[in-house]
Amino acid sequence: MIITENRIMLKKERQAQIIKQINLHNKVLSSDLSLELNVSEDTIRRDLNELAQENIIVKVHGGALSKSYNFTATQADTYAYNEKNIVAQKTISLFRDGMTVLCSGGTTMRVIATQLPENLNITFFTVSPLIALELAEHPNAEVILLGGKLSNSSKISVGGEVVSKINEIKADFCILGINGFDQDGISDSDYEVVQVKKAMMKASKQLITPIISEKLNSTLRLQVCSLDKVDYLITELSPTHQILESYQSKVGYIL
Amino acid sequence: MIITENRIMLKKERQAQIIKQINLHNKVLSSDLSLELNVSEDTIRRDLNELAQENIIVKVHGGALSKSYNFTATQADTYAYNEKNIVAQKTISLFRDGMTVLCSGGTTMRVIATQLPENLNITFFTVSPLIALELAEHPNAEVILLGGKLSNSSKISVGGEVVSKINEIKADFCILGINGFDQDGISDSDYEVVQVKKAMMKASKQLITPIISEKLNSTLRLQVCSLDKVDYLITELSPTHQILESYQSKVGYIL
DNA sequence: GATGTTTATGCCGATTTGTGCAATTTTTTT
DNA sequence: AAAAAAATTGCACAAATCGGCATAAACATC
Repeated sequence: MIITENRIMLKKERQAQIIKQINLHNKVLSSDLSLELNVSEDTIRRDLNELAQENIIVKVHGGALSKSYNFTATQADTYAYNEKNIVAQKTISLFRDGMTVLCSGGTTMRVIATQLPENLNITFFTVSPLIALELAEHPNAEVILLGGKLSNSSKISVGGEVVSKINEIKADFCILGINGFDQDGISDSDYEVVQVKKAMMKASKQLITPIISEKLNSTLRLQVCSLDKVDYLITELSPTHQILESYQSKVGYIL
Repeated sequence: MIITENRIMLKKERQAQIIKQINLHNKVLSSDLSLELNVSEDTIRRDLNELAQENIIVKVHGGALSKSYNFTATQADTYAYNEKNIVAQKTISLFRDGMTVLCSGGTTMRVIATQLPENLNITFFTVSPLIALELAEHPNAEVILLGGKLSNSSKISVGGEVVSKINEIKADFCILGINGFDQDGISDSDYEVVQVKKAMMKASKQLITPIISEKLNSTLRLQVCSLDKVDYLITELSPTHQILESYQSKVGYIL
């Protein structure tokens, strides 16, 4: 590849180049990009991580793949399946007949949906078409899908319509799929998704955040809420585990 | 142009290749893969173990087998895929940039969604979460999901909310997944689904009914509309085919 | 314009991951 | 039971990643 003799390349510009390469070849190696774009592999790796965080590409060891290499998507579904399964079981233990639950998307939520016991009689509101479909398999669950513009990155309904619809709901639990979680609270990378999550929290009596420990202590650009809004922090670890210690006093309960 | 000849293959990429091979032949030998992908048999074996762990394939002595249900199958699996593919292509030929299309669910609609050319710039409204997800893969398609109670049988949004939401829309095309179709028109078996379909028709300038010929001349309990409401009847057959003759004078166009 | 803060980048050492090789054990075939 | 093939295990080595740190440019504030 012949490089256009740019002395200075802006970060955004470089990332655009990367995306172009990925769309073209379906894959890129960090080493190649480093050479082509005249920056260190570290920088490339940081770029790839950012793009992956924004759901634009899929980062793998040594480079990145285009998302349409959709094999990785299915794989991500099962990624850390055991951990997510434990989280799901703990979450389900909070459910009671007759409850109303408002939930977002995410793979952990998906595991919850599939693990849901048949006899449970719950009304679910969700902004995620995928979760809605999973839940619809359950004979005793009533599923209400909250519609709106579908966010390309997160695959959930976003926009004013959804938010105002959510405001009409009064749910027992809000279950949020978490992307960023640290001492400062819950964070996310997409503005519209944040608006929806905020509305969901407000519409619910209690907030449940199921999350695998691996994702703890990660921060994204936009804040969703602070820790004191979290009623249940659910991980696959024992509640007394050392990693969770710093959260003990800040959230309602740890399961 | 200088091609970066890919002598280096990413792990995930290789595993994707393996999956492709398995889906193609239903089985693979470690030795073959080793040769084909230029890595040691050890590596192949490790790959196969990982994929088996993730429940994507079944590992056996000497190689691996496909699981009966794998994701690529979800697509080609669709009953009468070839016929539906032809129907999909014909339907897509009606689409133009800037159009607004209102669509229901069904496997034929799903094939349309996956076949949609990338450059097409269309706004889709849909009551089907599954179709919404498929369409969301398209970079240039805006997808608006119409929410509501999820019908257990048909997996589309139903109920008063959806209907009144649909009434606010003005679309160019309405594409209906068809269950019953005969000389008396379109019919269906679920009352709530019929309400939604009626609203969808009313909200659109033109009605398209993509349907494989096999389903022609079938009747269900509830009538959705008569044939004169149908603007385009699209089947996999030639428009002049004998089976379609009796519909010639009753619908707008036959494609 | 001086000063502090944020952002982008590169560098380095410690760690993890991916791969191949060889020795050993298990399974299959004969 | 012997031989062949495949799988497992442990190890070594290289590549990739992570985390911290340093630097410099860009930006903000006084």
